[in-house]
Amino acid sequence: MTALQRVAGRPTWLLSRANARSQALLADAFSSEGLRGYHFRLLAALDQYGPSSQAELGRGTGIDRSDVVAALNDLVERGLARREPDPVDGRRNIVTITRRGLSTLERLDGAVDDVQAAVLAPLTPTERTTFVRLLAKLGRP
Amino acid sequence: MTALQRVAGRPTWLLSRANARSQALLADAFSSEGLRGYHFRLLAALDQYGPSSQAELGRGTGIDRSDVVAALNDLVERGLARREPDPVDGRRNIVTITRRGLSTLERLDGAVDDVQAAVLAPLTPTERTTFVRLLAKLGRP
DNA sequence: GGGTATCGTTGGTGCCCCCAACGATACCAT
DNA sequence: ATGGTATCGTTGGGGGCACCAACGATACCC
Repeated sequence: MTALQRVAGRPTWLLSRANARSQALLADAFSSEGLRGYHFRLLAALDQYGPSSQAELGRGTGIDRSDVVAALNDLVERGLARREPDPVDGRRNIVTITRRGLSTLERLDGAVDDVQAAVLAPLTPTERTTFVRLLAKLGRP
Repeated sequence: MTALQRVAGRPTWLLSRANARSQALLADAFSSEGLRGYHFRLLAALDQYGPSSQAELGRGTGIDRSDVVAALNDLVERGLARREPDPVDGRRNIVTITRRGLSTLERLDGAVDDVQAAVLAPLTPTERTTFVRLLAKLGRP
């Protein structure tokens, strides 16, 4: 049975296949800590921006406010982040990464690095540079 | 607010962004016929392979058998495909694309072509060739 | 014939993304 | 000061793609 001619070679299909592989490897890496992509992004944002409101986290990570709530519930439950009411703004919470969250983030960081290497493994070093450069031009229409 | 350093520039992230854009454009194209990616793949398989069993369609498209059932229900309901019991094998159905299905597929074909162009638009012609060549090396580890 | 494999189907899960609405609170202009 | 507007956290819902387990029914092979 031949491959689907209308689909197989098209850029959009290749993109979805490559991304599927990439996402599978990432999911593996995150699941080693019992987490998912949203959690990693939130921890990264908390580390980079410092204590933030949930709305800020949503904007900083591109995750919808409502999904931030759920993912944050997990992080707090696991002791990777703290959530406190903002004393000067009754609408906001102040979310802070904990020591455990920080060390988890650092472990994931290494794993995520490994995934980058694994994803690009089929390419030569030169090709990798070229590929990433071109790829970067695509996401932002 | 700066971009997420731990995420923004990484190949896996660029890949997911580019793919998200690609999938959004595809979804737009398919929704013009009230369909989704699964429907297009199934119609393409029915056209290319001729009348097939659902299991064959699943293998030919990479769609899980259970998901084939659901998507096929839609296609049959819309008159784009026919589903009949196989007279020589009581386990199987024989699925056939209809005339309407064929013309829908041809319309979608053009729309999907346009999407390819739109996705690659940020690249020069030379870059497009290079990009697709490298991309093709990634999906198959 | 009896064990094994395949088929269609049902039902469920997970991840990512998106949207609408709500009460509560803050902000700003009059 | 007060009223209108905007933001915040939260709840609840949906969609698309992908995957898995189980089932009864049927076919196949030794």
